[in-house]
This record gives sequence, C-alpha cells and structure tokens, in this order.
Amino acid sequence: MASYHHGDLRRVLLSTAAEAIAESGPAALSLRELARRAGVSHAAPAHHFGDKAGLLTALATQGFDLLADALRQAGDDLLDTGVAYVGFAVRHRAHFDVMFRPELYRADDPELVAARARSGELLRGGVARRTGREPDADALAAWSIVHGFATLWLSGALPPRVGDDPEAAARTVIGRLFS
Amino acid sequence: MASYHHGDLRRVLLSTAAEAIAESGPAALSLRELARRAGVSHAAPAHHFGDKAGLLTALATQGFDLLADALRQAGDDLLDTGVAYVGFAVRHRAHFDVMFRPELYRADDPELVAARARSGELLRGGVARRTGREPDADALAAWSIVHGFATLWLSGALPPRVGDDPEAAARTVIGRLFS
DNA sequence: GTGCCATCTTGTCAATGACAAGTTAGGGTG
DNA sequence: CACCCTAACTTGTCATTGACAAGATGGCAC
Repeated sequence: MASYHHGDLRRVLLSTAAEAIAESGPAALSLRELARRAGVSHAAPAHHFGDKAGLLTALATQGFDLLADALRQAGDDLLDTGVAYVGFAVRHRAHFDVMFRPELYRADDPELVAARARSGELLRGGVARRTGREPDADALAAWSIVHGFATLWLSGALPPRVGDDPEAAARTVIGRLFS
Repeated sequence: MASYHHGDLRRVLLSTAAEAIAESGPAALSLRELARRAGVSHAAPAHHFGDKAGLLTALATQGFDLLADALRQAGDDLLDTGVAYVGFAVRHRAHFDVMFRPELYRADDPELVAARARSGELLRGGVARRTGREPDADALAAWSIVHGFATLWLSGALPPRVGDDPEAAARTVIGRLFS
C-alpha cells in the first residue's frame, strides 16, 4: 500500500529507534533498517530528523524529559531520587545510552539544552533539600555515584554477586554516601 | 614506496585508533580512514585484527592493562586509587570510552577477560585495605562514584563551575564518600 | 638457493548515510 | 467546488564503508 501521510511516523521512528538501540547500541543503529521496521521508504527518517544526528538529538531530548518525569515522581527524598535515576537508566536504557554521548547528536540544539536543564534542576534540587549545605560538592558526589552505578550496571561490568535488582542494589550503594 | 612488512603496523594502528576515537568517538571510527592515516592499504587493519570488533577488543584489552598500571602506581590509599581511576579515564579517554561498551567488541575474548580481571582485582584490593569491612558494598560505592565522575566529566555534562582539573575535583567528590 | 608463510595489497560486493528530485494527499483560499 | 500549496513521503543516485577473496612480496629457516 505504501500509503502516504502515515501521520505518526515521527513517533513510531523514535520508539523503533529506542528498541533497536536497546538491542545493539547506538553505533549499530541504521536509518534504513529503521525505515524497514516501520514499513516506510529508506529516506523517510531523514525527512523527519534531517540526518542520523537529528534523530539521536530528538531521542536524547525525549530522554531528558523522561528523566525529569521520573525524578519528579520520586518525590523529595534524595535516596529515592537516586534510586529513580538508576531506575530510569535501566527502564529507558536506549535513551540513557544516547543522552550522555554528545558526540552522537547536536548538543547545542535549543530544545535539547532546555530539556537537559530541566532535569538537571530537579537533580540539584533533591540534593539541596537533603543536606542544606552548599550543594555543589554534594550534588556532584550524589550524581556521580548514581550515574556511575547505572553506567556500570548497563555495561554488564558488575559481578553477578550484586544481584538482579538494580534499584535495590542502588539503594544500598547510595546509602554508603551518608554513613 | 608502500614497502611491505611495515613491522610495527599493529602497534601503530592501535595508537592511531586511540587518537581517532579521542577525537570523535568510537562510533565514527573507520578502518579505512585508519589505514589512510597509517599510510597502508585499506585492508591492512583487517589482517591484524580480523574486523572492527577485533581492533576494539585489542584496544579495550590494552586499556584494562593501562588501568591496572595506573592503579598500581597510585599506591595503597583508596583516595589516591580513586583519583588515579579518574586520571586514567581522562588521560586515556579513547581506551576508557571503549572498555565499558562491550557491545562494540568481543567481551568474551580470553586476553580481554584476563586483563579486565587483573584491573578489577586492584580496584577491590584498594577498598578492602581502607575499610577492613566486607568490601562488596563499599567497593561498589567507590567504583560507582569514580566511574560516574569520570564518565560525566568526559561527556561534558558537568557545569563549568567544577573547574578544569578533573583529578582535583575528583578528590573532593570522593572525599564525600567518607565524611 | 629454495620454499614457506606472515604481512600487506588489489579488487570487489552489499549496505549505509546523505542528498536531489519527484509524487501524493489534505487543508485552506477563492 | 476548483485550485494550489505545502508537508509528508518516495525513488534514484553517489561516495564511503566493512568484509571478504585472491594475489603479491619478502624475510627466514633449512
């Protein structure tokens, strides 16, 4: 049929891309493979995103928005915020994988910059509420520990002994920051 | 000239690859571009490494060995070990970038597995000496915080306020783990 | 000096990203 | 209702790439 005006292609391409990246990483992503999965012509993705970097920019932007949502839902407690960060990374692996690899996308895209700023604000806010101190060093330590744990978990570098529940393990690890 | 028996091609290709990756990330690495930079034919890299994944496997293995060296030089203090970890990531950015991205290489390669085990041992050793406690959770927390800081630093996600000396900033951040 | 074999080359193929140019349909305007 | 105007897609093409096959070269053992 190849009916024109799919109507929803942009959204479908984004979620299909997320699936593909979750399976084999951003490096293996192919626009043409994506188009095939979505049942459209090989040049359709380029129309919506310009090029591959454009697609990944959109994906990263969506990722920062999803992260902001997750952090908001976690409430005010810093420990919960940290666990939510790890939970986001595990649940939205593809987004997370792209977000912190700025060489893959256009890091100066206005929408992306705005979304990134929003999620960063929430992160810093959680730390300030907990410690009351000058948040700089504490925020950096908290962000580092949750980001590091999430990254190591996703890379499969952690020994099996850590278990299979990333959020529970994260809670233990983050706890060490306040002992 | 195109003299056969370059003699040192494997080593040259590895260091050239590290340069290229440091410039534009592992995704942008091209075997043919590499061959061009080294002044050899477009198929020479494949001879030494089989394929792209083979090259990255070799690079990751070399990376784990370099990390082990850096950790050994740091001595017994846990804080110094952590700073050394961050220092390694910054100084050998390309290696670090590849090491924790197992989908890019053959993670079950015997040499790589051995090198990774060696550096892991040094990391755990540093933690055990400092705390004396059951090292699992502490080691994980320490590894997470240094790995997270290094990753965030390299990704450029940190605000300028953190400064331009990653090792000094790392020392402050890691200190928060024992306060 | 002869043969062997690791090292490197040339040649080729399918797949890919990017771009140019064409096609379709749906909504607003007259 | 006819028109067209534009966003949403398509077809076609090109240079580049990774992988592989087959050939060339030269040092080294014997």
